[in-house]
Amino acid sequence: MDATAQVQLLKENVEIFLPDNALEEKLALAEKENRKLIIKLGFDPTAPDLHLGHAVVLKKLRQFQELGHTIVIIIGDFTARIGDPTGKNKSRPPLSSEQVKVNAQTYVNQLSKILDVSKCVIRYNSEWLGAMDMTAAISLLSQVTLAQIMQRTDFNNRFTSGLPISLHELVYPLLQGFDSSVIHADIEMGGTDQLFNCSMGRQMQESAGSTGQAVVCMPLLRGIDGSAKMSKSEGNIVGLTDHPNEMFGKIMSIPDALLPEYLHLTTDFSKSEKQELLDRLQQGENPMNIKKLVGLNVVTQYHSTDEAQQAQDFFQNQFQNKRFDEKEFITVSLVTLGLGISENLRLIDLCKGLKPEESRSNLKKLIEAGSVTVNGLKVTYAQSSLEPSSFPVKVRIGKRGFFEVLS
RNA sequence: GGGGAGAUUCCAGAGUGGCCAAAUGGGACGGACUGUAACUCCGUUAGCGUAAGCUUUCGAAGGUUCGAAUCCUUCUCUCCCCA
Repeated sequence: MDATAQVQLLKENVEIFLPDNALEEKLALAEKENRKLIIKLGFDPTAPDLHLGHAVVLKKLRQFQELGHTIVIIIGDFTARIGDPTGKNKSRPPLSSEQVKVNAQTYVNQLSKILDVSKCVIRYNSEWLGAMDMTAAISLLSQVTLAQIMQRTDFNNRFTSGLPISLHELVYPLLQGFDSSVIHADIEMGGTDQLFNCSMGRQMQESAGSTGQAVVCMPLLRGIDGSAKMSKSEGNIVGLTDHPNEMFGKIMSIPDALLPEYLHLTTDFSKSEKQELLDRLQQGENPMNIKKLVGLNVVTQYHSTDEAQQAQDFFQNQFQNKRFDEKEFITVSLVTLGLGISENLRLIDLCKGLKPEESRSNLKKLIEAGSVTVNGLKVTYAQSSLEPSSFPVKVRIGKRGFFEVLS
């Protein structure tokens, strides 16, 4: 691939380059010094569940990796004790070192779905941050002013709206920046929400007398509910390890308005394929069709073509087909639910057995609201009893709970 | 260090002795409609009980009272102003 083609590929979907011609500059540098670039990606081991939002960044990293550049993953085990304040207004509980190890391992496993982990360098930042003494720490702190730190939107918002900001949170960007300095990063990747932290790294490197890293930020993928950002705490994620059926279903449930964004950021389609699908949307084709194609594509990336196809079939049968009998049910027996078959097994008790995580009060409300059907018929009285002779019985609870109960 | 304000159910935010499991809005969930989209409408939103009702909940711990989210004491945390 020639240089221009490389740049074009690497620029696709990127939202922010800092400085503007960062990429060209760094690539030229690599060429001149006859070496590959060091690309940094930081990871906070408090939240090891990767989702499609992370994948946007990881896919870009893969492109760099495929061009031979070195990916350095920083496991922020030290900084996890502080907690990245990005978008947060509450402090997080500290993690034990065992928990950090477990999380790091899960994280790396998930990374391998996208990156060739064997070619990545993995470093823990406690290695240098933990060893730092007070003199070095103070000297680090002296490199940045309060006004600079307060430029960060998040701190600014919290400050102006009277919310607490602890001092240790202010230090977080510096430590993350110091990481860049230690590993001599050429480029730091992240979502646009990491812009501040990443540019701090650039500054730290420069004040340490070396060349500052370039910052490459990918757009933030919005959550499946259409809210600003996909994040676990919002409960709007598509996890990379989600079951194919679930993954497909989640894609189908995104608002139509999000479809172009998902098409661009989450799929593997080529530029021309993407354009073709966008054209079809524009021409008024039912967005559902395009959404299915996106769903198929995404599930294929993280599972397989077959599983993606099966997921689509499942979806069509389970949710689009109106015939109750033809749906798939999870088979359970009364015995495994710990329920004996008796003269008067009440519906509420059966539901509690099937959905133990729901409270009885809540299940009762669901039944009364008409969300429970027995053999396809709504039953709205929680105390209804089920005759022993009526088993096996098919019970649906809410949109997604399909059970066939054997006696 | 001194002075002031505040902490309410998932979130925001009312409530200043009984009518408070706590207004209202948001979110979430469920129902109708549908393409598990959007829009719209309706319902639910502490737990347990078939029910009457009972239990726990308004930063924490004590106290006053027949009765406390509301009053008092101590404590914890936060914000603002002055130094």
